[in-house]
Amino acid sequence: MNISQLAQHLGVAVSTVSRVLSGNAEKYRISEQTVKRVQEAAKQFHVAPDPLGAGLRKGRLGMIGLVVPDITNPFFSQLARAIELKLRSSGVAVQLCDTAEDSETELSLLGNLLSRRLDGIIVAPVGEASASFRDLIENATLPVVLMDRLLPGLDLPSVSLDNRAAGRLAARHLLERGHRRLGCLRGDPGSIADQERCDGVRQALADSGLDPNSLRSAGSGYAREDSLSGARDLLDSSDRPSGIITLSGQGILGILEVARNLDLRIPDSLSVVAFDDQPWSALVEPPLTTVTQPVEPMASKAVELLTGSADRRKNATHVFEASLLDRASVVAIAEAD
Amino acid sequence: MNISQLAQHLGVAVSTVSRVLSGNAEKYRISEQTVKRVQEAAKQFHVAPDPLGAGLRKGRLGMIGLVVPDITNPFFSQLARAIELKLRSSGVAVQLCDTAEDSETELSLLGNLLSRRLDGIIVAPVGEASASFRDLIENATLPVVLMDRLLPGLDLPSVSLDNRAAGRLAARHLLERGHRRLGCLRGDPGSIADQERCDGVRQALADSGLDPNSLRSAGSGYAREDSLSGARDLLDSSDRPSGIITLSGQGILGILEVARNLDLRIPDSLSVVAFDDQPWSALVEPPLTTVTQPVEPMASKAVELLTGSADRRKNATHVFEASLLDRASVVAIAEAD
DNA sequence: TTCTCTGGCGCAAACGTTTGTTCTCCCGTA
DNA sequence: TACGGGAGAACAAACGTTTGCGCCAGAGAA
Repeated sequence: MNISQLAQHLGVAVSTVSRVLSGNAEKYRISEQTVKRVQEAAKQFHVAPDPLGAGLRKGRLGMIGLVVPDITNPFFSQLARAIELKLRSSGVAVQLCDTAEDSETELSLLGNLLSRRLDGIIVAPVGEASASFRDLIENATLPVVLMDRLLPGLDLPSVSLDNRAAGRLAARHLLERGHRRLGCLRGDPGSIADQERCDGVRQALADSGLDPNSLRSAGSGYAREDSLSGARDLLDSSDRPSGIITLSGQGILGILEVARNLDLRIPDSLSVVAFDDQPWSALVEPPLTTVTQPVEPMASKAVELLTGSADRRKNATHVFEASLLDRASVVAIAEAD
Repeated sequence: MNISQLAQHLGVAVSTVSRVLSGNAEKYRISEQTVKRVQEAAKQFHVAPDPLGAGLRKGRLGMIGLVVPDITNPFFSQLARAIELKLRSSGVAVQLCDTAEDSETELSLLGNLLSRRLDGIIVAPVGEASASFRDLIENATLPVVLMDRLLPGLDLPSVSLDNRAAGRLAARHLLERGHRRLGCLRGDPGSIADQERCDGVRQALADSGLDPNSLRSAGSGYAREDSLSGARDLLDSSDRPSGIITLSGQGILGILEVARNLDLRIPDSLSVVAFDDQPWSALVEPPLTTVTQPVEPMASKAVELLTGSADRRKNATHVFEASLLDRASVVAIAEAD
């Protein structure tokens, strides 16, 4: 049963039902009596305006697209959850798109989303922005908000972390505890976020009077194998760093596995700072000292930017600050030099 | 630019463009020349049929609803990922709905989804099926597939685990290693899945000639606090079980945290079998012996059931078998009695 | 009585497709 | 010459809303 059938049943015009059900009764001066009659009938027969028809007419569907590289990553699933929750209260649905960290998939997915009549798109890009990606995004006729991994030169509203500061934060934590040989397990060295975090680490080194180029780094990719081979590069060598920073949330898994294989005890033989707090981070042995992002506020800001409740100037980049959870995976060592 | 504008631009009828773009050119005998012309123009101007218009006309939107209790739970996020991937290849999008383990939210969400013109719904229910939930589901005019937690008496296609066998599997693993005092940390004691797993454990006890009622159980809920208080109930007592089974994926977090607080070493002072393998399960100390579900096959079957590529008899319940990953959180103990 | 408001509601167009039906050529055949 | 037929494409209805505008009745004013 749709609203026109309901209208027929009640002997009123479709427009009347529509106005009542969409809450515009007053605006169109529908009498209280009619309003009541329509509402009751609607409840009785479970009638609600079909979003398809409404969307067609109004030009928007009441739905946004959420594009993430990996919904399995706790950071993104938390983000997704918060975003969905926030949007639901405004009657907006969320279409989930998992690009599996693959830029081609991302591209075709985005193309699809843009041709649909969505109200907007929140996208956490895979990494490097190809020319075609840029093209697509820049010519989009619907609002797009970038998340997590920004794209250089793209003037879009976005929320992100102060990645440089986050990298510095992690590095300083190690440096202050006497570590001199630092290593980074990177996620995607092609992505801006990763580069900035790395830069932050280097800057911390420089601030401490050390050579920024002494930073050892490895890893390229978020998959398990990537983390493993990166971790091996870092750990399985004679001049192994004394302190490791994993620049991506997944990285820590590689470090833990390789450290175990090499019989490296954390934190005694190896100090580690992880990225992105996870439910189990505090529960392993040792509890992981972790740089964490304010997920909920970031989600809120993203939907604000999208729905326009925030100021919509171009280049409205909202930067959040990471914080460090000081747990037990970092140990102070005597300065060797 | 939509297809009618494109048609105008090309000097052909809208219908022609529509037929070409939806791949029905042959069926309607459009000349090769016209087909080529339309396709090229469509590519050039980034024109694709608007799903809204198409959906309205065809009566379906090319989208399904996915309702999960908590997308943050790795089990569900893996499921979501697999489902989305599988459906994408058929051009079907996924609308994500996180009920936050709340049945009221679930109900209203489901009401919403059912009134939309979706092609179907995959739902992992929160737990107990209220009367209104039943009502809603049974009168649904679109295909619904149940997942993970079935609902007694609801004759719907569904995929699930052989929960009883899974419980037995876990219990037997402990019993065979000499454990006599078993404990269960339950998820939602109101849900069928949880009850069946528990029953499986009891049955294993009976099979071993032990009193099924000797099973200690605690816990109600998936939130951190729930797991914690349940774990405390179980562990903070004089006749603490020697072997614990966490019946939900989240439960293990509670056990780990409380065990740590109580200075209980796993597995020396406490053996643990966890549910649902997670990326970090093998990387903690000790690596967790875990009962795991075949997530991908379950996801595949769910979309098959929904899209009708599987047989669509009522009551097509597909049951999968859990398997046990034998790692190191269970230790053999001397039989005390 | 006639005119003017105004409260209350219906009319109809428009949104962008899809698809059954119809129309127009043009060619071959009788 | 007339006609049948088939290939190719156009026509138009329908999907379910929303919304600007217009209509009508009754009340108050002139």
